Amino acid sequence: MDDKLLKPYDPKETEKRIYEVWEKSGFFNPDICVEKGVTDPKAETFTIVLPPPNVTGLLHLGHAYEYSLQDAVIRYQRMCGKRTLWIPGTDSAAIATQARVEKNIQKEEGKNRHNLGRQELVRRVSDFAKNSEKTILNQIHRMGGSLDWSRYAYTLDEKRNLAVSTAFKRMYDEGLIYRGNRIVNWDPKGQTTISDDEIVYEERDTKLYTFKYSKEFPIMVSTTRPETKVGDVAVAVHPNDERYKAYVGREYNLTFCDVPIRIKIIADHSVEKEFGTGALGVTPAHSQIDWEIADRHDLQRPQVINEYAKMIVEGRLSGKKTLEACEIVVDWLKEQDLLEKEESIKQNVPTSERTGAIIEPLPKLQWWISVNKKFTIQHSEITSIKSGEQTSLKEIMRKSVESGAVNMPQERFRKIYFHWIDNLRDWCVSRQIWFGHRIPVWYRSTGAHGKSDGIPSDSRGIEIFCGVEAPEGAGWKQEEDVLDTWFSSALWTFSTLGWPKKTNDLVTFHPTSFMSPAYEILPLWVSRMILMSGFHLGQVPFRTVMIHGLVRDKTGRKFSKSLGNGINPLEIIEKYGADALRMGLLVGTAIGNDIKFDEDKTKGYKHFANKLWNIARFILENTDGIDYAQLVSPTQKDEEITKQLEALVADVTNDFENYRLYLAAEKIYHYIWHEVADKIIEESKLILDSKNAEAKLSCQYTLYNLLTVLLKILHPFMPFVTEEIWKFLPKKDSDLLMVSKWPK
RNA sequence: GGGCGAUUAGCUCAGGUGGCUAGAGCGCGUCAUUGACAUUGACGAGGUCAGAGGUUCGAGUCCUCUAUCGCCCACCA
Repeated sequence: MDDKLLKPYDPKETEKRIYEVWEKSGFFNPDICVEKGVTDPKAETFTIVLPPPNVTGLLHLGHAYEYSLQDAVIRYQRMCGKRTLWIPGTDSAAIATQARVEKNIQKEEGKNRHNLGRQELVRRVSDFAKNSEKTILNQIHRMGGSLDWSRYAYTLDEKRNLAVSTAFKRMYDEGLIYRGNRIVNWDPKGQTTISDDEIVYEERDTKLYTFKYSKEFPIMVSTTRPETKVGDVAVAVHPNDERYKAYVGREYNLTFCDVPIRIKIIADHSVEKEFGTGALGVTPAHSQIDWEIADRHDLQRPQVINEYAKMIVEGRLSGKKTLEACEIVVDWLKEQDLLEKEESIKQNVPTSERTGAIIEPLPKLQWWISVNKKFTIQHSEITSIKSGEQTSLKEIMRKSVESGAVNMPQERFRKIYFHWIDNLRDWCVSRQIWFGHRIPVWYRSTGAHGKSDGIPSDSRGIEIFCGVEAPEGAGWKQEEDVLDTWFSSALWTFSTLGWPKKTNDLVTFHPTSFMSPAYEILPLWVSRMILMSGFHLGQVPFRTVMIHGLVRDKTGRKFSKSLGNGINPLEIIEKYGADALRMGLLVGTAIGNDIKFDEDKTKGYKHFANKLWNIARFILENTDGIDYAQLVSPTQKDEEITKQLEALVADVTNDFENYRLYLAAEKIYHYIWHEVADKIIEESKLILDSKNAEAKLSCQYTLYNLLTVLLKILHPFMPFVTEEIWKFLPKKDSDLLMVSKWPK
């Protein structure tokens, strides 16, 4: 009997050491498993690609939960004999990381990014990212993640860069990526475009003004932003609105607050008769909906507000900030006796998630991915999409899930997914920041260098080149913008496997098997992986996706920096051990629901680790030196125990196959504590002390078998303590528990 | 405006295809204790499963409606 077993279990002393043993064994890498003969070379594969955490700081308990879940699945599959690969990685998170570093620099040095210049800023952000990466990787190690570190990937490393440029070029060549002047969400503080998903709406009190453009104008309109009205080109009414029918088609030239404008009265179905006056002042350049109306009616789109949220018109508004301009316009309306009504209303104001600035919709020349454009898919393995068929990116996203090619078992998330797809507009992928993948496009003006063959040019006489490498020849300038961080994230399941090269890994491990992201990023990420994988490989990115919930604090609040309620998983691991943390997060938390983190619960599982430790001590003490080669006929009672155990294994296996880990973990826990410890071991004491040699031997065999099986089925949840106990077993089917065979 | 989820013991939550005499952990009460385990054991109290209707031999579970709380999407000019 090892002395170590005589003391209480100490996770602190054990966990780091065990992790090193695992890493050294090489068994996190499926190739080595095959090489060393623990896995059949022809075995089925099972792949998970880690949702890469942002290198913006520390991991929190949400990550800990996500990784516990995935590690349990991976460990189970590995023990079942599959060729199991879990790929680690991190995400540069372009905008989030840059914003973070810019804020620090502003605070500490009082400088902004333009003071530093592009090169210096990118260097600073990269340094920060490197640092953060180190911390994060250490955290993942401590949680026990059985990831193949030899395949580690970072969204901004060389291989992923190649993947990004290649993906961009292929989509550009297919006409699915285009450059277009369209209305975008402009963040005047961050000086960049942001996506719809990066907007948060805040309810604020505001005023709704009802007015006429001029004395002779026949219709009143309402607005919360009078200053934008100098950009109006039309008034839209509902086609069936009897009040205004007579005016439709008329045009008026007038001067509004010193600005000459021309207003046409048009009929459009998007206007609600019941709202306000039933007439809508159309400002195409500064409102998404108005932009679309302008599309339908072929209207002008004069821009009146610039990137700094200042007015760019002549007269009294010239150069004024929008807020100031608003007051000036209202004063002018009053002066001219054009203001009919002024009422207080609540309004949802769009603000930037990162900077808090009010979003200014502006027309900008940006890069877009067309989600509706038809193209011919050369090669498709996706159910319900045939090779050579006409399809669109949106259709790929919809059909992949609809057909079950991507299995999304949770009905409620399927609904959310489809709803999102149906309302999807073209995806703006360019960002006016510096940290990230620079768009692989170069420009030069045709005037200076004449026309080159085969290179398209736009209407303003500028040649455009898109390619993985910079073009030959002089005078080319690369696009300043970088890509939306989700562009590279969307390639993640295959860029991590070496694409665009046709690597062995890509052929062997893609499509991946399982993905388990938080519901927050279902549209943001899951759908876009399906899009990219579908277009570039004709495959789905993963076979099953299980959406999980958020970990919240004890009172149900989200963890956030501003609330200061964040918990570093390492703190919890220090106190209770990684095994306990994993159980505390997994047990009894139905997948998809939010979790309130309870430290007491975790403490309970630290006790449980010790309980198991003591059970092992008892069994090993009482089975010391027995001959396992001997044939034993079990007593009826022991037969029953074995049967019960087999039933548990079958039950737990079934739960694993259906990703009901929270049930499996709880069942094992309950069985070990309240059956094995409280009943089986208590009752065995009499037999072990008795003179009945046969019954005693049967009991010893049964207890020993019980221990080995329980260690195995608990291992995916509590890998450290089980592996440590395994070390002390005299007879086992494998030196390391992590690659032992899952019991039947 | 549209959608989703939650509502089960004092607290935090499970409850796979309807079979439940409704469970767990923590907390609480009584007792035990040099025993593998003082990180322990035994026993116990505590619930009209949010409410109302319906389907069914049978409903915590399926359907309809209502209430309260939470979240998401859209953005109304």
